[in-house]
Amino acid sequence: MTKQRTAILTALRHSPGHYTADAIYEMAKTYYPTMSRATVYNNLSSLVEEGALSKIVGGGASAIYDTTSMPHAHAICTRCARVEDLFLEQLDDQISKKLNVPFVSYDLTVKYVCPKCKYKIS
Amino acid sequence: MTKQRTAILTALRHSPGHYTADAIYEMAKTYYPTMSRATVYNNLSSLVEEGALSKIVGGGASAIYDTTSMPHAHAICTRCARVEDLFLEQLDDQISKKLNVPFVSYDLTVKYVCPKCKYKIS
DNA sequence: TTTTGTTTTAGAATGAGTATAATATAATTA
DNA sequence: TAATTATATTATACTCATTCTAAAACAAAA
Repeated sequence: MTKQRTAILTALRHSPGHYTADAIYEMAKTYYPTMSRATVYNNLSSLVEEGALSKIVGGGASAIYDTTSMPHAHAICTRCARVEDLFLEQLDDQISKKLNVPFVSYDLTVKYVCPKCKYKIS
Repeated sequence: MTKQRTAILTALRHSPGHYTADAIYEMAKTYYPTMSRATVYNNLSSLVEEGALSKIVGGGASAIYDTTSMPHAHAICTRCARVEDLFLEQLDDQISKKLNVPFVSYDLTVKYVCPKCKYKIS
């Protein structure tokens, strides 16, 4: 547990949500200003492996890290790019049944137009 | 309908499956050797928009294009990287119900160890 | 305190994908 | 069919998130 890793965890605990690696880098720098980008990437990878974070790759140019560690899906608005968490209770079972073997993880990203954008007069 | 697009479609119809853009580029070149990579990317984007192909982004460095146009999920083996199609019948309804608004598309990628790899003596 | 192993760091390298602008092709109109 | 217009292709340059590298800093163990 290095000071850099502590800074990353502190930042994420302070403002849970959905962030790109770069956003987390900026947040963590307020706690440890000399932090390097590579360190953020290294630590995020470890945290994902340990199951403390989940990584979403479907939504755009850069991956998004989610502080909600419990398995769940994501809905991304195609207009404002905001991410919503989506808990589909039976999904785990459905996947297991179809596969007939256990699975490691899943990444479900739904594209939609969120209500805010849908009913906004542009 | 250009000759290049025909070449891409011919290649994909000839061997349906899961391919990276680069693999499709190589396949299509056998039908139209002077084809450019950019043309492949352009056409693949159009085909995805038209719903003729689906794009999977979760599985690795490069996106994978799937000739099965019907909405479905994918299981990627973490060892051999092979992709299996996975049809979860109730998933569409579940997502719609949770969202309360219609969705555009979804991308569900499950990571697992496929039976072949699981029972292989390494 | 030396030795050993792990992390961090800055910057370079990678590589998938996109933008560009000129050229070629296809579609439309006359 | 020929002239015009619109669209697609091409080669190349470029972007930019992420990974790699090798040296330096740090931590743990002996």
